[in-house]
Amino acid sequence: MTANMRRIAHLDMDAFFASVELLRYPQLKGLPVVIGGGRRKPDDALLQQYGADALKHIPVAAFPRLKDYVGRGVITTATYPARQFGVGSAMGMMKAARLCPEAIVLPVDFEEIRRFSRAFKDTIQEIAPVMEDRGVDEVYIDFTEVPGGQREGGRSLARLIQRSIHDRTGLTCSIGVAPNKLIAKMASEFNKPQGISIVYEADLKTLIWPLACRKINGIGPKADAKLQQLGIHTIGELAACDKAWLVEQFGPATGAWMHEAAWGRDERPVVTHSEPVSMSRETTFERDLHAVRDKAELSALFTQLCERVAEDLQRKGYRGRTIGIKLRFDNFKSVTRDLTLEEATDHARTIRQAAGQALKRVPLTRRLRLLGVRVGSLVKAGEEMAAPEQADGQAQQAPLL
DNA sequence: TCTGGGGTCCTTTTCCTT
DNA sequence: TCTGAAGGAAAAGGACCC
Repeated sequence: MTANMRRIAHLDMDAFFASVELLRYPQLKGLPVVIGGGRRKPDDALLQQYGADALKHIPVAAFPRLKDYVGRGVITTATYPARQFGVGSAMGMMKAARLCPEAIVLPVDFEEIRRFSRAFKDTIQEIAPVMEDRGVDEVYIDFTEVPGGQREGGRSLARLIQRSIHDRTGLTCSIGVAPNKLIAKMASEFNKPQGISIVYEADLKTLIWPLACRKINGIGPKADAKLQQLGIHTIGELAACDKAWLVEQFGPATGAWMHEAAWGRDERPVVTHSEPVSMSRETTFERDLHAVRDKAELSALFTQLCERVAEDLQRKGYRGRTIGIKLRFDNFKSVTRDLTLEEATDHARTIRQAAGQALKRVPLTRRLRLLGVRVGSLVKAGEEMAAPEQADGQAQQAPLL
């Protein structure tokens, strides 16, 4: 009996947020719809007017249009018809409105999204238990030891999962199966929507090397721009680079990693459980606020953010020692300040006090567009006794001088 | 015309201590 | 008392992802 070939799948829900909305409003199928904005309550006016059962009979003309949208915000997802206009994720609402003024705008309904997210993940785990959560609409799955996971390189198991998710939720997804997470992630994009792509180690040169470097998960706009400038456009060109030279250009960690990635090498395991490192809350104001003139409003919002982080910590059972703030000014420049407490906390007042200290270290000359509060160095509540030992050791050494 | 919110991870800078 | 090297921890910034 030979050892199983390592087979890792990446599954990505197709236009997740928009698809969930289309289940509720089937009359919008085929129309350009964007999800985002998020400041409005989900369709309160429509619900009142037509009632929950009648949602699918709301006339298309009754839905709000992008051209009428006011306020700050970006688009979370766009349906495929909307994408034809060049509208896409992370695009500002104002820009999108110019590209496709007649697109229908719906706010995100997070509760509904989480419900569907749980449903599709439960479905997967009933079939293949080794699953890594990568956000609301994405997971990695280890097919290696799953019965049938080797058949057709993973295609038949991928088909089963696709069908099961569709039966349970009415939603479609795309799956890539490959020797590792890096390649699987790229493969899941090959045939969107509703695609299955199988990639073997031997396919590296034909299927992966012709792709743009930007397709590697971890090469973002900055790294890509630098690569372009160096005359490197495809993954194949990246693979042809000398590793030592890449290290010179990008530093030891990134340079070496890029070289490995270009050669399709990635040994990272599928991680089924992880502990959170930090929790934060932040908010962008409706209008930019002035530190002095809007002091009362700012202070109230600041306290609210601390309370919400404290609630999150308590609800999830964590405490943290590092308290941080984040400010974004009207020119979009951001700064952070943080400080570390003696003891981990989950109290709003303690957090507010520490965050207030941190805030004092920032000169507030410009107007603010965003304020955030973060708690890091988390420990499970009740397990935070380990930390003081180190602090003690340091403190005792100091007086020797 | 601008550009959300919640995260992780890495690099660089700064500070403290020996 | 000053100086410099070296190493660690904390702080700050930034890239990236969903």
